[in-house]
Order: sequence, then C-alpha cells, then structure tokens
Amino acid sequence: MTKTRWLTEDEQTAWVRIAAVLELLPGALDAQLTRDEDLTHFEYFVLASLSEAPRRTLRITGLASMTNATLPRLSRVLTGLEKMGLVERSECSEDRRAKNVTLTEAGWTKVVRAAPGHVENVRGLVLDQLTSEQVEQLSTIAAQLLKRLDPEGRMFVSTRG
Amino acid sequence: MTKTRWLTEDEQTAWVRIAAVLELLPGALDAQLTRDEDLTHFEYFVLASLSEAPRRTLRITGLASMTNATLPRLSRVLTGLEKMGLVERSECSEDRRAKNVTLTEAGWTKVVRAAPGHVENVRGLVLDQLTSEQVEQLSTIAAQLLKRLDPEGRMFVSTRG
DNA sequence: ATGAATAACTTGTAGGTACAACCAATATCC
DNA sequence: GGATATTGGTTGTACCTACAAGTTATTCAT
Repeated sequence: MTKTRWLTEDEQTAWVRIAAVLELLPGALDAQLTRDEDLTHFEYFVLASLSEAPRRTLRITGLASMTNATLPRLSRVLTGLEKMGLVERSECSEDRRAKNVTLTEAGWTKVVRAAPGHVENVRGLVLDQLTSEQVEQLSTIAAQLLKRLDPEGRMFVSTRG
Repeated sequence: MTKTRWLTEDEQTAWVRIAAVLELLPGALDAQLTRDEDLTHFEYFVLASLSEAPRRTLRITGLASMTNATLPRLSRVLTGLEKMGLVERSECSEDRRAKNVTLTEAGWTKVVRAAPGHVENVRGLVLDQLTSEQVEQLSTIAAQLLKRLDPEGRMFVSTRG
C-alpha cells in the first residue's frame, strides 16, 4: 500500500472531461438508434457483427466475446431479435452443445437500412467535431488503451487479422 | 435526405477502437469501485460531487443535472445512499417544493476512503497508459466533443467557472 | 466404458433504470 | 384572487442486465 499519486491539475481537468464523454456519448448513440430504428446500440452492434461474419453466422459464445456481453445477456437479446425476425438460431454441426446465430434476410435489410443514420450520427457527434489529425490521435490513443482493456483483442474480429 | 458519407478506412478503424473503449472502460471503472468500496461509479460520482459542493449540499435537481441522471434515477439512488447513511435529505428553505441533499460525516469518510483506489485505477487504466502529450491531446479532444454533447456545460460545476 | 470435470446455453430471481403518472408548491395571467 | 401552467420530486410499471443455478453435451482419466 503505497502513497497515492494524486492527479495534477491538468490530469484532473483531462479526467473530468473524459469521464463526461464516457457518460454522455453512449446515451447519444443509443438515442438516435432507438428513435430511428427501434434498436439499442447493443442490438445494432450484434446485428452489424453478424452482417460482417462469414455466411452471416456466428457461434453464440464467439458473438458474446466480440460484443463484450455476458452469455445470459446475449441469450436474451437474441431471443428479442429472434422475435423481431432479425436473427435465427440453429444447431451447430461441429459441437452439439453449441448454437449458431444467423442474420435473416430481414435482419440484413434492417442493418442496411440503419447504417446510414448511425454513420451520420457518429460523424456528427465525433468525427466531424475533430480535425483529421485529432481523429488520428484519438485512434492511436484508443489503441493504446485497448492494450490494457482488451489485451486479447476480443473486440476485433477479422479487421486487420 | 442526402447521400451518406461513409467512413474512410482510417475513420472506420478509429471508430471501432473508440467504440470498444466506450464499451469496456465504464465497466472497468465500475468493477474496481464495487469490488473495493461497494459503490457503483455513479454512486461514487454523486458522493464526490456533493463533497465538492459548498456546505457539501446541493439541490436534487442541480445534482441530477451535474451527474446527467434523470430525476427518478437520482431519487432512487439517493434513497439507497440514505439507507447506507452516506447522505441526508432536508427541506430547502428557499423553495419549499425542493429538497437539499447533504453528505453526512460517514459519507465524507467514505469518499475520502474510496478516492485513492479510484485514482489509482484511473491512472492504471488511462493516464499511465499514455504519454503526457497524449493526455493533453485527449483532454483537448474531449473538450471539443463536449461542445456538442454538453453545450451548456452541465457536467462542469465550480471547476474553472 | 463409466464417472468427474468442463463447456455452451438457458432460465429464475433480484436489482437498477426509464417513461409516465402522480402529488405538492410556486409562478402566471386574466 | 382564483384558475391554469410549470417546476421539484417521488412512485408505479415495464424492461434490461447481472449473478447463480440448471440442462445438455463433450472431454478426460481411469
């Protein structure tokens, strides 16, 4: 138990700002999607992840890992998406304990329909608020933080394998 | 309805990383506080906000605005904190509709006790992962984003009035 | 083989948050 | 000064998420 290294004034200011962004940005992302597409950001992320997977299909455990969801949480979200007709569960031929989830045609249509508004929102809230140099800086910073937050790179799938 | 400006490859990479940080960092902040102090990050933030207020007292509406909480949410969280003996409600003399919340002595002790671990965590997860130049960059970037996310500066109280 | 440990999901239950409805007090308007 | 609108806060209800327990299938040791 060593002595606490308190924050300098600049660090304090930086952290207050960062914490505020962490508090506000997720809500702003959710708001647009629920308003326009009746999807939470998490549901959208699930659908988008499936849409990029080979055959638009993933194992449930794999999807949970990629989306940082617990298995119970994902299980229930999938049930909801299944009721909306956006995804389908099916047996996994390789491991009979496991199940696959597939994006249905309606699910694919939904993602395609939702993507432009979401992208506009991301631009409006973040990318267009910054210079391209700042976007570059933020990208580097985020990558740096993820070394600690996600050492195994669970949240990065095929992208730059 | 104009044509969508899709993300460039660099923007895409940046956004995937940012979204991952948004997903993972709040959980990591919560985890330490609930493990070590049995407080959610939001509860800690409420207590910390009170601890910095004059007379350690605030109007409930003001506190809700500062913490980006809805009134119902804050009301219930305060009930919980009150049951733990960390805060107290009292009548507001200026407006009899309103109520004040005050940090109790036990609440003050709790914040003082919780702060070092929380600060260490913030250092370990964020500040110490970056160069001081990057912290500076991130601070500027966050300020830039808050112009849009929090145009009235609700989440900034006395700090640099 | 057969029994123990583990893995992939699902479901029971509890706690948290949002939206809407509610009550009390103040401000407004004629 | 009395009806109406607005503000401050709490509570009812519904949904969502977490933790723990349960179910079925696989693996591994003997």
